[in-house]
Amino acid sequence: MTAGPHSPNALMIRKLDSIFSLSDEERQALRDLPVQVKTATTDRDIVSIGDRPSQSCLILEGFTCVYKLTYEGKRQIMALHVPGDIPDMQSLHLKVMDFSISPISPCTVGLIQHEHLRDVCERYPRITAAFWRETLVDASIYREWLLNIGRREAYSRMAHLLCEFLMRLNAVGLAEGDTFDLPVTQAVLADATGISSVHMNRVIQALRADGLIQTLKTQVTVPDREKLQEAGEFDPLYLHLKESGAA
Amino acid sequence: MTAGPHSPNALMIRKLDSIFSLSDEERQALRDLPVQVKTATTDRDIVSIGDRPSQSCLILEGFTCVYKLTYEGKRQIMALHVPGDIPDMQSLHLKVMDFSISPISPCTVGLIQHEHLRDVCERYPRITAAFWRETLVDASIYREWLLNIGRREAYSRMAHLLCEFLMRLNAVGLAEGDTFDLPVTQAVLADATGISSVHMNRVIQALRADGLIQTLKTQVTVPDREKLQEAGEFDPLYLHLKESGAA
DNA sequence: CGAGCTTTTGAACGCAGTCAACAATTGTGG
DNA sequence: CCACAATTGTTGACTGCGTTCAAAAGCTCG
Repeated sequence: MTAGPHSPNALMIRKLDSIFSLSDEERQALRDLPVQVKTATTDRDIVSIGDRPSQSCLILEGFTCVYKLTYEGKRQIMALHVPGDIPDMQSLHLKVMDFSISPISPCTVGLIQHEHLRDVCERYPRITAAFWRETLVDASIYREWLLNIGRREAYSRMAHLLCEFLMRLNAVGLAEGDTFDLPVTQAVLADATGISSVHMNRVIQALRADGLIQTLKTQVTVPDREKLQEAGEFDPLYLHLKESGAA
Repeated sequence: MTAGPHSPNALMIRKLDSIFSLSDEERQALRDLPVQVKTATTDRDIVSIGDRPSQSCLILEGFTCVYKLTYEGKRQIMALHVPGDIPDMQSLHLKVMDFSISPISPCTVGLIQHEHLRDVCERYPRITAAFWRETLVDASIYREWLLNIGRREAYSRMAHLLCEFLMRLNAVGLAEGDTFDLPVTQAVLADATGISSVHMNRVIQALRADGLIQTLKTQVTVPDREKLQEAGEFDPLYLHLKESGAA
C-alpha cells in the first residue's frame, strides 16, 4: 500500500516522472497515496455511467475500455487503457460519470480516494499539472479517434488502432519489440473502431494477408512497423509521449 | 483590456462562476487577465497543428472548430466552440498543437498569454480546478461525438449535433428560445458529423420534411425540442452544465 | 466430451459516397 | 444598382463499403 519501487503506483509514477522529472518529495507523495487493489473481470463494469464515484481507478494489470451505448444497445468504445493509466481522473472534477469503464481482459486496478488525490494536488502544484496533462493527452487521443472513425475506412482504422496500442505498450515496457499481447475479442476491436464484428474479422484477415500483422493466439506481431503506420496514417504526435524540445 | 462587466472575459467568467461560485477576488483576477483582441476569418487558421503557441485563445464572438485532416485531405471537425470557450487551453500543458483551430464564421477571439494563465492558476487553485474542469468537459464532448459518429446513422448524428449546439448556445444566452443562428456551410456540418456534404444536404432536407427543424437563411428553429432530442438520442448529461446535486 | 464463446464464411441488402450537372445565393467591382 | 464571378445548395444516377442475418467451424474450459 506504500513505499518501494514496487508500489502499485510505480508505473504511473514512472510515466509522470518521464515528462515532469519529479522531485524526490513529489515521487514519495505519490508512492504514499493509499491504493486499494482490486481484481476485475470482463463481465462487470468497474464504474458505470451515472455513478458518482468518490475515487478514481489506476490500471495496474490488464486492459480496460471506456464505452457508451446507444439506445439500441450498440456499443462504442472511446478509449483503451493500459497499466499506468487513470481512465477516470475526470471524476475528480465532474461529479457524475458520463461513461462506463469495463475491463476487456482480466484486470487488477487500484482505487484511490479523491480526497487523497486532492490532497497531493493541493500540496504539489506540479503534480496537479501532471495529472491535468494526463487528462489532456486522453482528450488528444479522443480527437485522433474521431478522425480515425469519422474519416478513415475500416482497414486504416484498425491499422491505426494497432499502431497506437503498440506504441503505448512500448512506452510502459509492456511490449517485447514488435510483439504484444492483445487478449481481446474481435467484437471489442469492432466496437473500438465503429464497425461490425463481422467486418472486423474480414479486416483482420486482410491485414494478415497483406503481411501487416501476424497473429498467434492472442499475440500480435508487427513485422514492419512502418508499413502498418503508413496503412493507418499513424503519426504519434497526438500521444504527446515526450515534449520534443521546448517552446 | 480590464475591468467592468463588459470585459472581454465576461462570458468565460460567468460560465466558471455558474459552476464554482467564484469569490470577488477570483473574479477580479480573471477580469484583470490581459487579453489581446483579434478578428479572424474562415480562410485562415487561428492556430495550426504543429504550432507551439505561447498563448491560448478565448472565443469572444462567432464560432470556431477544432479539426484535423487525413493525408488525402479529408477534414474531420472534432469540436465546435462558442463564445466563452477556450478551445486550446490544452496548450498550457502540451507544447505542440495536435490539431488546428479555424473560425467557421467571422470571429473575434481574445489571446491570453500562457504566463498570465499560469500566474492566476498559481495564485488561485480554484481557478486551476475550474480551467481543468473545462478541459474535462471538452473531453466529455469528444466522447459523445465518438458515440455519435461511430454508432449512429447520419440523420441521428445531425439531430444530435443540433441539440448540442442549441443547448450550449442557450447556456451562454446566445439563442432566443428555440431559434439560433448557424452561419455555417453544409460542408462544415458534414465534416463535423463525418459524412459527405451531399449527404448532409439530404439529411437536412429530411429533418425539414419531418418538421424537426425550420430554416430561414442561417437561422435554425427547433419547433419541438423533445422530438429532435429523441431523433438524436440526446441526453445533456455529458455537457456537465451543472453539478446536479452533490456526490 | 460437451457447452458456450469466438471466429469464419456466404449472400443479400442498404446507407452513404462519388461524380457531374445545374440552380440559387452571395459577394464584388464597375 | 446591375452584371458577373464565386461559392453554396440541390438533384440524379451509379457505385461500393460495410451491415445484417444465418450457419458452420474452431477454441476453451470445466
